[in-house]
Amino acid sequence: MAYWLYKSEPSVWSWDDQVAAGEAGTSWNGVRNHVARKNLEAMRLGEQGLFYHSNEGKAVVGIVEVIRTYYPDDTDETGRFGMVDLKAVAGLPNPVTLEAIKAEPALREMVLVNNSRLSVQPVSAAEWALVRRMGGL
DNA sequence: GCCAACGTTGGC
DNA sequence: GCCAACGTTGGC
Repeated sequence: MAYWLYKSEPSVWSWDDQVAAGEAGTSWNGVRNHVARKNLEAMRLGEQGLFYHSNEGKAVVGIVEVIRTYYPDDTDETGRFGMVDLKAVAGLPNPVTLEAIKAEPALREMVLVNNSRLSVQPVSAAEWALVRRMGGL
């Protein structure tokens, strides 16, 4: 069971939008980076991840779950990239800010800290448990 | 709004 | 196949 982190600019697609999408969820399209693509491809049904607001908010705000595994991204004309479907599972009672993550020594190795530009990232089991706890779940 | 980091493109 | 130039992302 792997864990993930998905970045989204709230002005484009926010946690509220994700919640509003309900059980049907949404396709996580638009990834155009091969490392992120590889991560999408590795995802298995039911795997969960952190939903992070970039630029505005800069915080982990919720938990999402993979409800459909990797398939072609219909917004990609080159046919090289794919996507998964995600649904919202739970919002964090206390959003975990980037500042708080950087201040936590146990999270020093998070990809979010070291490669902030990667839009779909792996998260270790320890990081997952800690961020959830910091978020109040 | 700036700029560092990173990815991609295209000329050679 | 290298690398300079350019575009984009995202934190500050």
